[in-house]
Amino acid sequence: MPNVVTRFAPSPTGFLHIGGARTALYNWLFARHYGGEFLLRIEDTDRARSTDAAIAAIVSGMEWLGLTSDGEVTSQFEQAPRHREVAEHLLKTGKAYKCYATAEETAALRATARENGEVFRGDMWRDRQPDAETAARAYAIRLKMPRDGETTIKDSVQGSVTVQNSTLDDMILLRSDGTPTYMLAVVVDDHDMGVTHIIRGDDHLNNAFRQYQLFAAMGWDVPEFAHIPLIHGPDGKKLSKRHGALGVDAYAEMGFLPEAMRNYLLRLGWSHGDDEIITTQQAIEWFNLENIGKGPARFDFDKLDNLNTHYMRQLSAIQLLSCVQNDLEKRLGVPLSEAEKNRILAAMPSIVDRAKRLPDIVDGASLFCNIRPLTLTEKAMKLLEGQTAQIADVANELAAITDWKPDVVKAAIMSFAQARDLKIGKVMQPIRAALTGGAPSGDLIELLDILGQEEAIARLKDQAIT
RNA sequence: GGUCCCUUCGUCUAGUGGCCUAGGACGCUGCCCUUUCACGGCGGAAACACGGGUUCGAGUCCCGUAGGGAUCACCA
Repeated sequence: MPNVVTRFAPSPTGFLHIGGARTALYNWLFARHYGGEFLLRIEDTDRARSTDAAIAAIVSGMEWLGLTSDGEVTSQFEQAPRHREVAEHLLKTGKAYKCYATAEETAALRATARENGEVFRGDMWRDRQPDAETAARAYAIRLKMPRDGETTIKDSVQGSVTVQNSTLDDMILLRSDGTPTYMLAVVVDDHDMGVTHIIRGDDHLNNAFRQYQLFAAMGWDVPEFAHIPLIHGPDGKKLSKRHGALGVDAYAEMGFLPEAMRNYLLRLGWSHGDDEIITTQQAIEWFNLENIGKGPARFDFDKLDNLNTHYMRQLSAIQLLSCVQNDLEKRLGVPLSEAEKNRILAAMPSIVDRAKRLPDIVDGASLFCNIRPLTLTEKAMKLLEGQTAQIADVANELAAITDWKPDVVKAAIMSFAQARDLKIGKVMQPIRAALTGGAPSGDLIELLDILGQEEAIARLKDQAIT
């Protein structure tokens, strides 16, 4: 396939939501697969609703996901003169015409058309000449849609879809204030930017027919379309702001790794046989439009969590620490000491083993910081009930150790239990409770070892006193 | 309401007329491992929306029904 060009064209009216992120990912993957270009165009023709904050959120969201665009980020608004030029050209060649209808007039006609179950085509000025008075009024420019025949678009996802031309309206190209509409702008920009494949949300499928006719009116090649189904919420309802639609930044904050998000989004609505864990390299190699599902898919946090645990375990202790260091220090209120860092690094394998999201790692790592006195969970309190004397004895026993090594510590605890004829669990559980306060943790001997003699005994004594 | 699209376990999906007694993954669940919590290992329950065709044979093709979705702006 020769020079593939794809684009992601969000309107900057809010954050980069999950559906947009997936659309961007698919465009990016498709372009990378063919060694083509992936462009980012901001559709900011609606001046009232577009904000710089939204643009920044979109760009940073894509950055987080690792979806780098080629070339400059373009603004659709800045192309307005060119859009106008195309509208004027269409007017000159008779492919478009001036419409003098007022907003009220149009709305009324639309309402009655719908009441009667008829198609509203907005064509009240299609074959009418204005008198001198109306000719002086502001006018919009509408495309003269073909009335006969049908339009078929060959969609890579939806297949071949046909619509009767009689159901297409004479859409407005240029508003009466002279600004271009989205319908005009997308088509002109996609053509000017050399876009070969338009991969976008299903919600644009109906627009595709109208845009097709605009391409045709200009005599331009029509790009290939691929309309991907929308993502729904866990309840099957459309993902809207009321329904818990979140920006990708929110997922970052929840502690998901971008690679997990990418893998999840990729598999949500696309498949490659039974493959679940797919590296970005493989994704680029395997991605195609044919294997995109046609039905809307539901968002599922459990599966995202599962992928996230997988990708977290792929990271080294050092990488994981750097992922959580900021949050951890924020919680502690002080920077991490070298000793604390080393303890966390040593404990990381067992910390990541019981973590689903980054905050779980913060929890696990904080155990290895100087956080005395610990606050106990209810369960830990129960385990320590009436054990203060025993804990004190254990603390003394351990304090006597001169060579703090796992084997030695273990032997000390074993003999402590034996001497008192206690089951090993009866000794270890209270110790664990005193050391962790009840937080999930791994092997107890390892915990003692990493904590170090001083800190471990201090924590035990904290519980022995009360 | 008009137009268009979709329909396999709870969820994401494999499946392109015989390999399907429908496979995988997440979740759920039983057992094992075990000093907590996890991890891990081995099992289990769980789906072709419904009704008609076509065919020797249908999850796979056709029609209808039901359900879901998208869209119908001088928004994008």
